Amino acid sequence: MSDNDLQRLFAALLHLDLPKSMASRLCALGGDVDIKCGAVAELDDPAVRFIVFVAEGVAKFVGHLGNDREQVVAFLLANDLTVFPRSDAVPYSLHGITDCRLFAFPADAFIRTIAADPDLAKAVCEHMFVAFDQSRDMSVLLGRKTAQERVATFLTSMAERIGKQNDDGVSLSLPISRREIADSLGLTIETVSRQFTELRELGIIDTNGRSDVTILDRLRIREVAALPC
Amino acid sequence: MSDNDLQRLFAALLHLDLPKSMASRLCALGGDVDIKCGAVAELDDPAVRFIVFVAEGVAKFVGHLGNDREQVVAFLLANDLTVFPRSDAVPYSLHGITDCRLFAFPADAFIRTIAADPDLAKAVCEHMFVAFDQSRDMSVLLGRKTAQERVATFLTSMAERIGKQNDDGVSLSLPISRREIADSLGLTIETVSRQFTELRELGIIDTNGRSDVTILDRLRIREVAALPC
DNA sequence: CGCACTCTTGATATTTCTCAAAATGGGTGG
DNA sequence: CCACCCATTTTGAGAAATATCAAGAGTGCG
Repeated sequence: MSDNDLQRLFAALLHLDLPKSMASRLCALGGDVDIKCGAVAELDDPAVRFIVFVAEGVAKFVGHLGNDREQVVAFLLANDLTVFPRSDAVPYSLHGITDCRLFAFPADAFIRTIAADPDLAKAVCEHMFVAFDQSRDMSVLLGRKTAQERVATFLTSMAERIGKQNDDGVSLSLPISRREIADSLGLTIETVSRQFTELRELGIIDTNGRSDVTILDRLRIREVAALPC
Repeated sequence: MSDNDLQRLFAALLHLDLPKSMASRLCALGGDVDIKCGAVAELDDPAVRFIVFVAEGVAKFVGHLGNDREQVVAFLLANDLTVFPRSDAVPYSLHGITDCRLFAFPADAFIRTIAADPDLAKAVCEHMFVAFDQSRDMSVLLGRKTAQERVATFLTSMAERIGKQNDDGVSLSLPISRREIADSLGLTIETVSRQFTELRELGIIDTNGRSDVTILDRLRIREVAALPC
């Protein structure tokens, strides 16, 4: 990883000019992590928490319960910043959904380093707070929403992240499979599939092939998702 | 809030001596929040994220979905530090479970201020990361665990936080009701109650009155909770 | 000591899961 | 460019888990 790479990344992620000196100090800490599609990332030290930046591609954090029970706790898209979970209760791993390029900094050293620049510290924390809030929203979804609400919420949130406005509505090309959707929503693939079908029959979405979805009715999908309108 | 109060709080929470100058700068930002048992906290500005410290008592963050659907996303006990959630997707509120005393700092200004002291920044971030990890663990619980696993996980985690070792095992006096437990585990009070009964019949716990629980078999409750042993 | 509220227990309803099979999509090679 | 093939997705029927509704029991406070 070069200082320039990092400066470009931070500019894209945080809308912030990283001073040269800070860039090189961070580079000294940082680890490039390249993950191939379908592979598991090997973070150097599983006992250390990492701050993860996504430069390219799509990845996921997965918690494991045994008996093939998996829960996706976050999808990471390009220009995301988040914290890789560390817990004595659940083992987590980081998987590439597509080939992807990440930067992982040991949290302790990273925080210590960026503290020298309050603007940078604020921008990084802001992103961590957003990720934290998403996790709380996920708890509400998983604890209290119905299958239909979960799928509608998922589509709404993906539309906000990667959707493109066009004539019919908002179109998105899902980079993730039904299994991964199910694993993130606490459902089975069959239930996810049935909910896609139902949303299509209700005229709220349209689908094309496995991954293309168009949200035809932005208001109604929010309603069905139990989101504030 | 006096500088001394804050210094005492930070010593207890973060095991860290807060310099006088930092204490008074933080005091200038900070808001005492006193919540009566059963009341809802009025945080000044609902559009601002807050860093919350618990000095005394027990509180909860609740996410609201309408139709009386509520999800408790965190219980706050004395000496906890966490981030009050802000989200466009779910409205959250902060409730006193007992009378309690909190300090709430606007996150932006707080981060900016503590950045001046890298040790302090690291300690605060460490606590935020722990809270974040708990939220991720909660997603795994809510997404993939059975009712029995959820209740066993809840009891294990409360035992770690407020349990007292004695001859029979680990005893705890739950400061929270079955309804609140249910609201945090994504279950109904009836299901929670049935799981308490079953754990008692299995000889894993003993109960006394509404709130006293003794964990008789630490290993077996972790097994039943699907926690690593 | 009694009353209000919480908790527990039981019977039934509903949702989602599981298991099984058919359909579809998208990539490959002829 | 088309046909084939494998993996993914969809659909269906039945099973399991938890929710709901309804009583009854207990706790602890005034």
